[in-house]
Amino acid sequence: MATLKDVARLAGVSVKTVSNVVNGYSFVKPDNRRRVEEALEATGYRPNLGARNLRRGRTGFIALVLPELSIPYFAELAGLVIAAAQEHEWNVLIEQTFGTLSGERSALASLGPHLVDAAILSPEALEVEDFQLSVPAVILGEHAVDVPISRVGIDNVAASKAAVRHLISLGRTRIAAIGAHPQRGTAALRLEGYRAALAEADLPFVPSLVVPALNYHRADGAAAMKALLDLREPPDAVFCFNDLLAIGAMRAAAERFVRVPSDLAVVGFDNNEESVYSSPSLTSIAPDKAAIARRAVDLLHRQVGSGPGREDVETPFSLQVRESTVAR
Amino acid sequence: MATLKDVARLAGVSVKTVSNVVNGYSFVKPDNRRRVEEALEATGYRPNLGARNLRRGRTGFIALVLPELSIPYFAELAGLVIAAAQEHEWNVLIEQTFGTLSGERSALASLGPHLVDAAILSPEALEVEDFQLSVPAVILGEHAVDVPISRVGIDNVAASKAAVRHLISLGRTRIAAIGAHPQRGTAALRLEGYRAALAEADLPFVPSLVVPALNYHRADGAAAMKALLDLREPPDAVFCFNDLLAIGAMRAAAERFVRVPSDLAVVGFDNNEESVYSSPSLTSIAPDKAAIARRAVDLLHRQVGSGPGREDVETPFSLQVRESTVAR
DNA sequence: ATGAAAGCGCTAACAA
DNA sequence: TTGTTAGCGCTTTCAT
Repeated sequence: MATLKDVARLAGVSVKTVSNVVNGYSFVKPDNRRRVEEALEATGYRPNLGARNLRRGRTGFIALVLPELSIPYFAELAGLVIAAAQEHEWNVLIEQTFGTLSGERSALASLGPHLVDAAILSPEALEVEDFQLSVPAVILGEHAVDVPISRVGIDNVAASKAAVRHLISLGRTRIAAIGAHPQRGTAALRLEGYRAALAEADLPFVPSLVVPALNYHRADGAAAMKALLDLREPPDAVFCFNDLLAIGAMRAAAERFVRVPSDLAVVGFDNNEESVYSSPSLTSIAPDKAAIARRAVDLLHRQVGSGPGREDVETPFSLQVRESTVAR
Repeated sequence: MATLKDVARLAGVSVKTVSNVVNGYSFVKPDNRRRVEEALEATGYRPNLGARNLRRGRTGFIALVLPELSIPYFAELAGLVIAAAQEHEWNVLIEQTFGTLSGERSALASLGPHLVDAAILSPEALEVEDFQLSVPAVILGEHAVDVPISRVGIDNVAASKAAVRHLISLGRTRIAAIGAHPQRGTAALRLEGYRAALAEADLPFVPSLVVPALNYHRADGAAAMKALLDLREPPDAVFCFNDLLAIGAMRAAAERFVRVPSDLAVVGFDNNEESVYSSPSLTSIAPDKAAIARRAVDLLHRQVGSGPGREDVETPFSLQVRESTVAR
């Protein structure tokens, strides 16, 4: 692999001149510039990023810390973050935590300033004392504990309220919720929105209709739904805290011959691509994922260099109404 | 951030000794070791990976080049590759190509030996002359053109044959195929398996029952299925070259009130998690993705240092029979 | 406008 | 066993 020195020797100039050309600096004598460019071409020179970054004191990477890529929401988000990072010449390093405290801690621990310039976090279990980051960071979605770190995401309370209001507008009165979780900040907020919408419509809050979920996978949604259907008075609607839970819930309903939406209306959260093609298709809260990714990366880019500084960005969402609440 | 020198000064030893301790080399006098370890602890020293790798001539990264993370198969695979890479102290850099030739070319171009130690590729459009890689690489799945690069994947012909044989064993005789593609190597092989299974059962090969798909998204499967249902003699079964196409096909069938599996049996390929929870659940070829990820990473690890060398690894697969072919 | 040389933090010869 | 030192490839003063 050709180095700057090789190119310099071939062009008959100093490394400085070559470096100037490569980086588009200052004025290089046209004659030298031409010679250098020819040498660059001839050697197929490619800068050694490691060396450059060592010198510049930056790494050229940002970390994206998330539970798992096999969860569609995070996979879609990761794709968008990679695209957004590219615009700032950043490469993205993905770390999976599997939503465990130890996984999240070890991901954070590996985030030395030597490895990444900044980090995007989707924590689920971290505690306040864990947030001693050595690089600028931004949290996606809310977190249970209040930490002095920037945040990008939608208004979870408002979004959940919109989802439940929609169910109420359909005339449903026994509306269940799946996905309560003691640790997760977003779960608490979504529950809050759920309760607010019920209160607003003078519907009673029935604790037995709120089912917790330790994980937010399809299997958890199915299990929760089965429990709800076993109730003496089963719900006529259910608000699931993510689409995966909703997909699982619909599956469980189908297995019990409960019809969606006539017997049971279902709303999800995340608007996964999968939900557009399920049968029935799933009504869901659709956060603007592209906006989340772009704003998070931009925010980080601004923060690198200018020090920490907390900033909260609210991104838009919409309610996508589909067959799981309104038959076609 | 503390450097080796800082630690050395604090411990009253040379950087070499500290380096030795950090890297677990040779014998360090117990007394010194203790002092160094205390200093390490006190300073919170973390090695600068960039500098270390610059010196060692490696980068600590491998690239994973794939079409897009929003495709569940690649998202699941990426998660497994990240996990496997961790065992070799590799970080994974994901590059999305969106399946285009230009996207794949620019991804390869950015793969200087300075950036990554090796690469895992899932190419779809690359041509033979593009494979002038400067680092060890392995291709996941087959590729249309024959290149001297290692390969890890299942036997696509055998897998497709198994899928179609299953449909034949159900008594289906007009079996369609969705996903033919002029460029993709895997598409050609899956088509080959499809034809072989038909021939084996003395079923005619009907060209109009083979529908191409430019992309392998759900929408493409739906469009293809609609075309098939418009045929004068529609199929009684369909083999889709991936699960996404199959999900789209089932959706299109449902919209036309065609019942799965009674009117139409459907088989997919990839065994996405999504397919277990769809209604009806989807019969699918299940490649052992964890094995693919692990073998690919291991192979690369062996190849780094020992030079190129081509090696083909065949990983196992199975057929998961579900409701889309056998009603419960 | 260009060259010489220092140095980013680390590892590895080579000495001691 | 430990210290000294060169150098990985690059950028950047500081001269010229």
